[in-house]
Amino acid sequence: MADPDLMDKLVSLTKRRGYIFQSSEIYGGTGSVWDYGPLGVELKRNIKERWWSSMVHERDDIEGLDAAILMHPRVWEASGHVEGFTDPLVECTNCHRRFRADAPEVQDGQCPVCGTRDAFTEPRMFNLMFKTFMGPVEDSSSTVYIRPETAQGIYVNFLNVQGAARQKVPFGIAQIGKAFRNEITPGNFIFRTREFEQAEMQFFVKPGDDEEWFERWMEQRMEWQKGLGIRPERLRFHEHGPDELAHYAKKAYDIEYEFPFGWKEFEGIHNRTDYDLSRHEEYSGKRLEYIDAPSNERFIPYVVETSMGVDRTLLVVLADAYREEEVDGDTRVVLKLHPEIAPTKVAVFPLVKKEGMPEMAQKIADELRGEAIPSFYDQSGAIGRRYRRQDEVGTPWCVTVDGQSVEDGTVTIRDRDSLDQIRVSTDKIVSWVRDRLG
RNA sequence: GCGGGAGUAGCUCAGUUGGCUAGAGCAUCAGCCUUCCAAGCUGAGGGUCGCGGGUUCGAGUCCCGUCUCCCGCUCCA
Repeated sequence: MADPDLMDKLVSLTKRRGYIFQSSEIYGGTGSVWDYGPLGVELKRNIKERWWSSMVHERDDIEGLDAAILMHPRVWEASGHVEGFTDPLVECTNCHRRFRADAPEVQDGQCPVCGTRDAFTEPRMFNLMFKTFMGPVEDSSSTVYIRPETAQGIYVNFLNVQGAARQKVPFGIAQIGKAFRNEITPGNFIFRTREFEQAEMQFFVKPGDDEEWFERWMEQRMEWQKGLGIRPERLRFHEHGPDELAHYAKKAYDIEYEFPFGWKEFEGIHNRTDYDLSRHEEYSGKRLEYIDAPSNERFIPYVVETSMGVDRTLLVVLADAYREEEVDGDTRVVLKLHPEIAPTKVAVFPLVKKEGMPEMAQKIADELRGEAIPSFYDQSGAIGRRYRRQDEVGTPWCVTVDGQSVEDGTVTIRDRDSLDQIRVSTDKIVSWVRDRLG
């Protein structure tokens, strides 16, 4: 790996500059939960809005949905989570390894690793789903789960959305929302957390068309990720082998990024077949068939799912954007964020604090904000220092007002990546920026 | 949850065998200097040393508990 300390540097930078804070820090922190600060929330929103636009606004065959986090408990029986998310585990008191209580060696009483006999603890249940209570009485009959994935909210609304939006198969439903899992081993900063956000799209197709659509969505998702400006050589597909496939999946590809801690997935494309809809039909007793209009053909659609970890994508974007570069013998830290997702688009500076420069720069910053272009004014410190501050948070452009500006109404725009400076008339700044934001 | 390591300022750390009002660099703020790529000058703010208890004349330093983070392990739908 290029820089094994990169994660530490990211944790430090993102805290110092207001991207990411540990949750409840003043109380000692809460395990593996993170808060997004002023810049972090902007970056995250920009990623989500870009995704939503490409999925929902730019297509006529995908509808949006925002389903509730709390659902009927039977949903999670149908989905397989109640069964599959609960593992009885025992631990060998000699070598401290953990094993499934139903493994054959464990049943025989011998530890598969160190060979010690009869040294297991009592089985303990590990449930990866958070539970809470619906209603004021803490009674087992009112136990509900906090969703461990967002997909089920889409499946149970499949016919609602299809009918209301008058969609025909093939079509998709997109949703962005939080999910919660009691991970045994969270870690790597925001990579694996117990509360996380998913952006996923379930695409319903006629059985038989699923493989073709799977290929299309694989390609579409990889292109989209590259469109975030991520270096292509750090992206790859990983196909799940037979032993890796989830219980619902016929085929699964991960999009992986080469993190400082290795190649890891941050988005999955899954062929979930008709598993989920069939199970909900079975458990709810309601027909979830789709009836094709002219032919009157009935079938339960197959589902091709694209499921992106929003927090993981944000980590990919930050890790990929982080650079340390030599500039005139000094090192600068720069986040080379794609301008469209950068939290601040433009920083405006007076070259020095006199001769009307601060007033003019303030006015330009106000104008940009008036155009809903997130902008930042700074007059503190030498000009070079202010450039470096903006480099560190990934601001693509800095506008500097100098003596000439006051006289002829032109300013310089400095580019974060090339360090080029060009002279632009003040009344052209907004259109200049807009042209580059796409 | 188990084993190991670690928690001192926003960040990175120093704090001698327990002993002055707990320090440094960077960062931040105010002012000065700067007419385009930071680390010049002056000054300021900021820490109940993760939290709680104990031993002691005295605890950042020793003991116990607890929380959090890091590395392994188990699990990752």
